Amino acid sequence: MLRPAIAVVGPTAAGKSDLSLALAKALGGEVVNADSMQLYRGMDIGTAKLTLREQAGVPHHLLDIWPVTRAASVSEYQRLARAAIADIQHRGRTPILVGGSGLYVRAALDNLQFPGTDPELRARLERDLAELGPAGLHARLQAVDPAAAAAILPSNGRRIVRALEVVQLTARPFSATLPRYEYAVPAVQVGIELPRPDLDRRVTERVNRMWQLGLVDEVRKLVAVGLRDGKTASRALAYAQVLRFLDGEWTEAQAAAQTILATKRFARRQESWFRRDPRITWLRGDSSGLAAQALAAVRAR
RNA sequence: GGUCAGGUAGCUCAGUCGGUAUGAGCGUCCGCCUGAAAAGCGGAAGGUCGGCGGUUCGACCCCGCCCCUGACCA
Repeated sequence: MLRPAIAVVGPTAAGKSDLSLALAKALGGEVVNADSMQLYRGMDIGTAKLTLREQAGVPHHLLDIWPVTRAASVSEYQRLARAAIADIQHRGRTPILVGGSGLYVRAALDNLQFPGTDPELRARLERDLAELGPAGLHARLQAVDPAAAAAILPSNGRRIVRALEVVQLTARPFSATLPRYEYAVPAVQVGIELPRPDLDRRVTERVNRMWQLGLVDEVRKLVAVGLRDGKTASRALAYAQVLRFLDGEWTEAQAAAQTILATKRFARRQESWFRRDPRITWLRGDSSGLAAQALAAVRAR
């Protein structure tokens, strides 16, 4: 019988990686990355990716699989993550999904089905967006898919474009609300939480450490292999800010300060994303028995 | 000690020719999120307008004194 998957979720810098290693060792597990930016090759320091050494012999999957020039795709990730999870399970081991990208976690575990995409159609719609503005496109959406239009704010150009793309591609309405929380892949989710001030301190420390470890050099190397052309990677936290420093728009100190700010903001968004999921068992990240508590939560299932 | 500038939301600052502050950006809090998601979008809370007096029907805005900050002069 296959072992259910375990997921370790929560905001950035809360200690997900450490907990995942402890769980992997205790359960004979293998880690599957659910961090959208750690998918990218060469984005190491700025994503706080574990080094091979830090992985301590625990197999890790879905790290370094995409070049920075490639735009991310949740759908593609879903395929890969499910395959990795199934493979681990069939080898009699426990998959441990770890990451702070909420949509990616749900794509891996839940009943999400992504309608297709069409680069040309997308490009055309994006041109229209630039021309007409989000409100203009929203009016169009209103005509072809009133339900989606009602659920998507007229100011959110990005979602309007995707909704129109799906409607035109599939001739069916775009479901603009997330589906129920239903596992497609049986799983137990453990969330790590910390009081805001503590989390903020950890974020600050982490970002400062990134700079000490040579983040700026890492970004320079990635620029050489096309980081600026990467639709997703160039917008990653820390990377985007360092690029602005390299462009002379910000001083290095400003870039660091902005990275800290943006990362805190991101952590809030992660919290509000994961908070909604009633299936998550929340554990305090600063309790000494965190790993033991997590194991207990997992075994209770 | 003197002159000038300034003291308005947690921060940086608009503004009011006297009529209950449409305040802005950032921060904070909250929410949304189906192929870029470390992205994208929205909502809310927050001010006795430095203090005390005075003028006025009415003062954040005018007058006086005081306190604080900065620059300059001695």
